[in-house]
This record gives sequence, structure tokens and C-alpha cells, in this order.
Amino acid sequence: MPQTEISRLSAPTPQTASDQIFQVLYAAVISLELPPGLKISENEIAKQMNVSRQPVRDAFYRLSKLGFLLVRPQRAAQITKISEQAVLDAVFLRTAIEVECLRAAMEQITDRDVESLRANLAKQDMALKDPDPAVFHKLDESLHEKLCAISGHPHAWVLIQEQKAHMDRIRFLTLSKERRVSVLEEHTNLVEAIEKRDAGLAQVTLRSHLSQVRRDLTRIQKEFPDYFLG
Amino acid sequence: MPQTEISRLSAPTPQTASDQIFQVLYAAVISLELPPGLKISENEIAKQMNVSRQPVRDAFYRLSKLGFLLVRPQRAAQITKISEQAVLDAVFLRTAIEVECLRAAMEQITDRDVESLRANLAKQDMALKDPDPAVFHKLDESLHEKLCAISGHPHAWVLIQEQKAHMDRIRFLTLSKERRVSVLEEHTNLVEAIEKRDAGLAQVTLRSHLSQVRRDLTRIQKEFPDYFLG
DNA sequence: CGAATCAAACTAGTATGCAAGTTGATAAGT
DNA sequence: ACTTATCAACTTGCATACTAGTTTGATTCG
Repeated sequence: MPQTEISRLSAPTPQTASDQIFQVLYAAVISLELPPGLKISENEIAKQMNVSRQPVRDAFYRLSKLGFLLVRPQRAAQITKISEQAVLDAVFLRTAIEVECLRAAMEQITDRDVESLRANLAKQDMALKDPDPAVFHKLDESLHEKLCAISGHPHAWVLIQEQKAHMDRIRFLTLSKERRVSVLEEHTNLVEAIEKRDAGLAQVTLRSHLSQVRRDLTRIQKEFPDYFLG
Repeated sequence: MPQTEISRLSAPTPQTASDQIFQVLYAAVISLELPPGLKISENEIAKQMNVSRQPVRDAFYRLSKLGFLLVRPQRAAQITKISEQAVLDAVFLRTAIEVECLRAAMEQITDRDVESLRANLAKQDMALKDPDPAVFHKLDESLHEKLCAISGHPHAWVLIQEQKAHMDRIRFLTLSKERRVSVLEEHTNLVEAIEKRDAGLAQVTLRSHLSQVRRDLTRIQKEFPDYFLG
């Protein structure tokens, strides 16, 4: 998930130290390895990563602009607590973008595209048996990305990913086999609606799928109150 | 237009030198005062602004992440040329978000809200007489922002603004009294559809309004080829 | 024993210097 | 005249030092 920012315009530029640090920190925040509320300092990370403060500072800045790190002058930077509002906002925006992609996709989707979606579903079914949840997750992402590609708006995936990131910390708290099974079910329903060329049904199914996080949110918020704002 | 980035989570933090430089540069890029393709260096700006390279460097970095500055190691930073694709992408994304806001707004809009939209239109009509185009532009933005607020998703405005920025350089090349008149017309049609509680018509009207940039794009691209990529 | 005080240890913002690489003009060679 | 080689003047990435402000915890006073 490194390319979360709007770098589609910038030509291939070498991987800087700042980039690497950003990626490491980003992954750590999303996976809750760095728990919400934790205070970290540029110096501290710099020592751990064996670089100077400068590239760490750059990475901190990027994280702060994504909303995952609160950095204020002369104060320790702090992993942002999960904001219920921010999650709901992310769901709304992701839905807005992805529904529009679906809408565009339905107007031009080919049998070949549907086949490709079905192939992904088959892989997801296989992945259910894999003990590593990441395998399924990758395919999950891939399906949604494929939808953007089919719509002719692959760039939309960048923004969707950005919003998705705000939902991911919740997802990491709801990891379970049962959840993956029901996600696959929802994916299957979506692809079937698309296959039937039923744009209305497809849209309703997609909206419902993306709204699932909302239902999780309340439960998780009670279960891990320390991770949340307020 | 300073708050273009995702800083909704960060608490009120003092204005740093880096912030100020960013704002100045951002405005200059959007208004084409710094034309696409121009090469600028950290040192150069630092001298002009009478600060060290560090805050300039931070500002450069922010601009690059927004897609307005191409910065590569050991090479002069360059104001990005306008990419036709990037503009089309921005139109698509802005439309996606704003249509979803409209959709949500139509489900709960009150007479008072409509009144507030109408009041804005009246001000726009007055602003047509103002020699300064910025007055009209402010009200234009305000109308769209109000729509987000009514929908209960004020945060969406942040993302819309971000996408809008990619369309603004085009807008600055199409500034004219006639254009403002027709924009007001489109705004009026939109508000009237909303007032009639005709969600379908309102959506079509909004889509058409936002698509206007597409029509300008081809013309402008021929008129100012130097500003464009390729 | 609790509350106020103050200093030491932190924090990030900024300034500056060096290193590594690009660029463009000039000079040399054909 | 044209190509090629060279080199000086740039560029940004990173390291380090310094500044100003916050935090924290021990100490002192009530």
C-alpha cells in the first residue's frame, strides 16, 4: 500500500530514505502495530531506523496529512486515535467514488471483464483456506481495483485506497474467518448483479457491502475504547 | 484556498513558515502566476522569502504530493504542466463526490436550506457587476460548499476542493464575464431543480455543470499548448 | 500529605553544510 | 561545421547544530 498519495503525475523517481520510512510507518499504523494514541518522536524513530531526523520528519509530515499522525510544534507526535466520524466520512467518500466507478463500468463492461471478476472470486474462495488473512485481503483489494480499471478510471483507485486506509484499522480489529466468508458472499452477489447487467441491483449490493464497516464500528468501539477518540 | 489538504483531524496548530510559503506558492501555481513548466529551486525561493531552504523544502514536498510540482533528486523542481488526463480525472472524482452529496442532501433538505441557496444566488447576481472575478468565484465555491454542508457531509468539501484545484488552472484561462453569466445560469437551474425536490433533474443539472470544464479543456489546450503536457 | 514551583529533559521548526548527481556551456578534436 | 569530452555551476537528499517552546517529575512550601 505504498502509493497512497497523489503521485500519479510524478515520474518514476528513485526510492528515497524518506519513502522507505514512510512505508514502514504507514504499514505499522494501519496494522495497529503502532497503536492509536502512542506518542513517537522524530529522534526516536531516527535512531531505530539509523538515519537522521530529516527523512523521518518528511515521513511524519506525510502521515500527518493522511490523518494518521498528529504533529504539533514542540510536542510529541501522536498516532491519531480512530475517530468514529473520520471512519464514517471515509465510508461515505469511498462509496461515492466507487459507486460512480460502478456506474461507469456498467455502461461498457464486456464478457471478458466479467470473466476476470469471476476468476478473482475463485481465487478468493481458495484463499479462505489460507491461514494468512493477508492473502484474502490482497484479493479483496484486487477485486475493487479491477472494478475501477473496468470503468476506465483506474486513477480513482488511488483515492479509494486513501479512504480505505481509514477503514483498515477497524478491519484489523474484526479479522476472522467468518468475516472473510461473508465478505466473499457479498463480493459474489455483486459480481452476479454485474453479470446480469442489473446496474441498480449492483449499486445497492455495493453500497451494502461498503456499509458493513459501519455495523462493525459500534461493536469495535465498545470493545477497544482506548483506540478511539473521545 | 489554504486548507486544501487533509488537515481536518489536526487540531489548530500555529502557522509555521513552511505553511506560509506553501500557501503563497499554492496560490501562485493555481493562478498560473507560476506557469506550468517553470523550473524553480529551493534556494531561489528561500532567498526571495528570506528564510532558509528547510521550510521551502517542506512546502515543495507538499506541492509535489498534490501533483503541482515535480521534484526529483538532483534536478530542478518544475511546476507540473497541466495534464489533460489529470483534469479529466479530477472532473470524474469531483462529480462522484458531489453527486453523492447531492443525493444525500435531497433526502433531508429543508425550506430554510433552499432559502440559503437562493440567497447565495442573489449575491452571485450582484457579483456579476463586480470588476474583480474573485468575488464571484468565492460565491461559486460557497454554493458548492453549502451543498456539502446540507448533505451532512461537510468533510466532503475538502476532497472536492482538492480535485477542484486541478481544474482551477483551466478556469483561470477561461475567465470572462460571459462565462460567469452562464455559470450563474447553471447554478440557478440546479437550485430550482432542488427546490422542486426533483432529485433526478438536480443530478443531471449538476453533472452537466461540472462537465463544463471538459468542453473548455479542448479549446484551451489548443490556445495554450505550452501549458500542457505532451 | 497535597499543591505549587521550577529546572532538566524532551519536542519539533529552522538554519546550514556536505555529498551525490544533473545540466549546460565551453573547449577540444575530427 | 559538427560532434564529443570536460568541467563548473547548479540541483536536491541527508546530517547536524541551534532555537524556542512543551512536558515532566522532583522538590519545596503550605
